[in-house]
Amino acid sequence: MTIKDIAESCGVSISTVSRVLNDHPDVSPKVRQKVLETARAAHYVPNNSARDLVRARSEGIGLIVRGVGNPFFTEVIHAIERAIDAAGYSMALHQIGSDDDEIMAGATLARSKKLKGLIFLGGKGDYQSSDIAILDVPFVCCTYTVRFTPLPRESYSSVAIDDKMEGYRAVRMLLEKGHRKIGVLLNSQHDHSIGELRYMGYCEALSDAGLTVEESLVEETGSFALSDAYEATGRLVKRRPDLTAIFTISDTMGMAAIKALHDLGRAVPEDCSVISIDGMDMTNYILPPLATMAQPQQELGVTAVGTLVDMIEGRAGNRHILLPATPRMGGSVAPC
Amino acid sequence: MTIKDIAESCGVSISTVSRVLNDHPDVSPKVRQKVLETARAAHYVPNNSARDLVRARSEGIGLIVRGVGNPFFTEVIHAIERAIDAAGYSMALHQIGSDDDEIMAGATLARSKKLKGLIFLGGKGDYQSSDIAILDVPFVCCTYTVRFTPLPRESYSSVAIDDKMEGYRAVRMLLEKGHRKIGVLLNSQHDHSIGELRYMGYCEALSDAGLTVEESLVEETGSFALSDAYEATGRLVKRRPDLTAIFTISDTMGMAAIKALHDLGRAVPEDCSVISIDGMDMTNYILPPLATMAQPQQELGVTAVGTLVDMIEGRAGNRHILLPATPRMGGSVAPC
DNA sequence: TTGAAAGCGCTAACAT
DNA sequence: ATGTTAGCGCTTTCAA
Repeated sequence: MTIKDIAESCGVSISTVSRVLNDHPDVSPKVRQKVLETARAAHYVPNNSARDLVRARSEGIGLIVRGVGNPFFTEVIHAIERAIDAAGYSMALHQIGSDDDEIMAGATLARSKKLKGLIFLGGKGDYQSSDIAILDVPFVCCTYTVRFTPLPRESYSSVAIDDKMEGYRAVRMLLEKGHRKIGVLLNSQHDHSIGELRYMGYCEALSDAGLTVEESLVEETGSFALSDAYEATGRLVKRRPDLTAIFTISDTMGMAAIKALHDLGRAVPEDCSVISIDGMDMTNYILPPLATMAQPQQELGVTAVGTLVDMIEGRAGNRHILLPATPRMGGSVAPC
Repeated sequence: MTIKDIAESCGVSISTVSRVLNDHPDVSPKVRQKVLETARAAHYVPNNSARDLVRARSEGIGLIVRGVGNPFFTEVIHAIERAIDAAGYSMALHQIGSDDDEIMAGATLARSKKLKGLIFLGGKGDYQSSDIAILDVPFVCCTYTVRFTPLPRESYSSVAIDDKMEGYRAVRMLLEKGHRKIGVLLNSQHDHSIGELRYMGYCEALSDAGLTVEESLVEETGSFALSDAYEATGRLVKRRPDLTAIFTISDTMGMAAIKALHDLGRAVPEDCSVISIDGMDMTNYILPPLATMAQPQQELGVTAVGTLVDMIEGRAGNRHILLPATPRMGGSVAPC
């Protein structure tokens, strides 16, 4: 069923049908009514591919998210959606799998839907200049590992927290509570992910406090799965039963660590403190509530959209914005 | 940059370029090579709208998910994706907001991308026959509230747990532990959502045990937000300090309830038991671990895809499949 | 092995 | 107020 069928069935031209369906003026009420009725009765459904193909340019902004079900992003996505709406644009959300190439996905989406700009949420920005050359619309990387990219800073925008510094601050808080044997849980030391940056903060905080980073205090989980973090905590504690605190590079790992410590007979925070980075709402509801550096999820989204819209509307060029996290203390952290 | 530009730049026709880009045979190595190089150098990105418009029919299956960031769906989505791949199809994931019309979204997606079938994940199926008439491909509703739809059962397929029965079983477990004053936390009693079905199970379990459903033991949260469940628990306990157990219709509510009970000075499970339905992996890692009726997330996804593929390939018609949940006991439930 | 040509379904000038 | 027409970028016959 196409507009052509409806046109024939109504005895009008396809342009009239198109006008009705797009709420254009200059159609007589009678014809409008009839077309609408016919379309409904015939179960007409528009073909967006045809629409997108012919429309000059949309008012759309694409949001490329790596991986379904990273609960941390939920809030950011909502903020982005609201901000995009408020700015008078519409959002096209596109999820990609862990194997997919986000630049290619973004480029294809932008081209197919004639988008005005792109926001990349999450992921590692390990790209070359030649990779991003296929993007012909402005884009901003939100909560991206941007430190490791070989890209010139003026070739893209970014909005995120200062992962290294927040890692530093988190560990600093443990140090201030008197902890000296501080373990760290991270997905990987060398994957150029956000975890690596936060780990760098850990190292620097220890170093600034006159401590050396002991390899036996560092444990890799290999993933962000709760089960892997749980097991990694077990290995860590077994190897270093003397540790008094653990810094985990994400809230989910923090949760798993608390559970693992409990199962190993160590109360949190009495026997061992735990602190992380993220500030997911959920971790307010566990026992004890997780101490963490809370990312400004709303603001990250709003700022990403603001930055992008400024670029789209020619008010600004590429910018790199670092937003501060807010310490959420108590709960899983106690003095040594 | 279109294939036309590449064609001109290479001195060949657009059909040759199309052939190269689609890995068709019958193109001389030289031309193929040249086209590929030119395309790369010119940052050519295909326009999927144009592709979809002209292609006869894809091998795609659409997955319509209501709401980003329902963590429960993550596992199901992964299972669905794997199953779709295994069946030789490709998945087109489409997220919709809470206000959007999922039938319309599905119909548009199916039409625009010429999909072979659709899976609807989550949501309420409050539709009329006239609504689903616009869907011209087979579809299956996965983890849907299917009980309230006025649709004839032979007009659609579904795969889910038996929400009412699992609610019954959960409450039954509390009864068997000697609990008699059992509160219930649900989003709404009359929204025709899954919560209402599970609540019906609660009512029937009490009734079968010779108890009456006391209104003061029923508390609505109004949403699935943790904060709302937390506050609702506060109201419930304040009104009925004599209750010894709470049945929550979702794991997230169960989490919030445990935290609220703790903050109110009631230990779980010593002073009050909590049981829910869902079985999210996360709730294995809270303290105490949440007792729950665990949905078979993998199997739900696999079965949904299997059912749909059977329909697509003409091996079967519409079917309704109910999968059993698995009790996960201990943790937050103790004898009265 | 390659090219010309016919659309896919729709929107948007441009006519009338 | 309505119709005619020219594409949007691409795939796919059909010819050569």
